[in-house]
Amino acid sequence: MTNKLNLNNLTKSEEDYLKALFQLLIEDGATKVGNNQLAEYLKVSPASTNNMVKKLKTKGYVVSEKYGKLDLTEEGKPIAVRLIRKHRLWETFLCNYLNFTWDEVHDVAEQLEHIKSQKLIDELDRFMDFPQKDPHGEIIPNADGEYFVLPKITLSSLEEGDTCQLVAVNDGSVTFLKYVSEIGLALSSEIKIVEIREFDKSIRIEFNNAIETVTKKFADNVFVKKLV
Amino acid sequence: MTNKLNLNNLTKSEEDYLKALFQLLIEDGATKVGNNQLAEYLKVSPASTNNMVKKLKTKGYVVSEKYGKLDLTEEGKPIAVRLIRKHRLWETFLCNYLNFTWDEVHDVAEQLEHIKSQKLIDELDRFMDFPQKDPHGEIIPNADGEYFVLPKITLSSLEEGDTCQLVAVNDGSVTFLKYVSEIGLALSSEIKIVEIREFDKSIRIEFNNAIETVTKKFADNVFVKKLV
DNA sequence: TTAATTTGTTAGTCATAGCTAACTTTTTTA
DNA sequence: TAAAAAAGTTAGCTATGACTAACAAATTAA
Repeated sequence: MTNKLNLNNLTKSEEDYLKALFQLLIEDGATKVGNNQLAEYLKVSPASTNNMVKKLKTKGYVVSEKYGKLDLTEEGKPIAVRLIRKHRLWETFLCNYLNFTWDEVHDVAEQLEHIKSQKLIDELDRFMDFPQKDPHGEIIPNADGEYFVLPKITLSSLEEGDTCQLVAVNDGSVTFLKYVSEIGLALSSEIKIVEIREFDKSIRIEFNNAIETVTKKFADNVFVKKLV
Repeated sequence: MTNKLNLNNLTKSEEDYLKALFQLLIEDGATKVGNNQLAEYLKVSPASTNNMVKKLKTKGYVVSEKYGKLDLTEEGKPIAVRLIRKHRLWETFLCNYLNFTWDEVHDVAEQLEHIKSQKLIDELDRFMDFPQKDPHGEIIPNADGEYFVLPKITLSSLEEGDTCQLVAVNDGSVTFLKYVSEIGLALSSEIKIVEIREFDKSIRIEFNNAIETVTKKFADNVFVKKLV
């Protein structure tokens, strides 16, 4: 059983595609992921995606049948998980040690996650005393590549009268993250659903002894744990 | 006086060439730097260098006449200095916080210096409380881009009986750095020139109450401050 | 079940940045 | 100072990874 030493001779682009596919497959809970979907996610043309998928297939990281859906192989998955681990460790470092705010970390972490050095990431992990979650509340995969997905209950899925605790937010958009912190929400904030307006599905929520109205779109990007 | 905001829209390669040219021009004290010299330094072909130099000239960072020597413009220099600043700050971070040794930092810092984020480097500097020197003893350019070159007196330039203090080492080679630390030399080590052997210019030096013989090649890469 | 729409694929182009081989200019040295 | 060597340049090739335009297959809707 020659556990092949991962040389990680992948380009930045190849890494980006593998990570994106993983996130669509696993994180967003999609049952099937197609070429165009991946293209849209990465904001490149379907032709570019098709090209790269072809390459990743010959390298043994991706499988798909012609005109069929995409999947990661057992070799492809750990590469994606390691990238997510690196991304989240860097985000944690930036927030906790370098005074970055929620909305500032993502772009820099996107660059830092491609730095190739096993020692760098192991030592960074140790330096921060092995954090479990990143600043957005997402679980950081450990050095063994174990990956846990938080059950993603969105704020929008709750009903009037429910109470919940904020466990994570979608980190894709800077304007969203700014908005979240500006209204005073933070990880672990306790939120009560006061009212859901039938007309436009907007939600009146109570937290920090104040009431705020948010849209359904907003609530779709806020992940919570329901309190009993 | 519109101090043009530096967008730093340069590729990794462009940055590498500018930094390399700067180091040949300023640090190694070369009066003239030619195309092939730059190529050799960067370990690429003269044709590649010629090509890139052409590009950097149209961008206004490099000047040269056809078949003439290369020079950096006033726009090109600060870009190189900023890269050196980033490189040295990262090296310092890796050594002082992440348990990296002298010889391990260089390759990772080469990657990290290309991360584009002004805030990242400013905050890293602040986090480490504005260090003045990197782990190899080289002065770190400050945020204003002020660049001081240590007067580079090599160990090989001294004479028998002279005493000196190690202030810096050439960080280009891993085997050299390993060698330096293995024999027990470190920054600020006090070294006495016991004897210079005429035959092969090898030098017997005394430090830490022990005597060691080193070659001229070794002594060429050790920078010292002469003690009176 | 055919037609329209969406999704996926292919071919061909572009920019970056490397390379070799051939050539020109400059510098060195005999 | 003329020949040899070194340094610099150009042309043309390669790979990566974008792109558009045209086309094929699969899916959805009429």
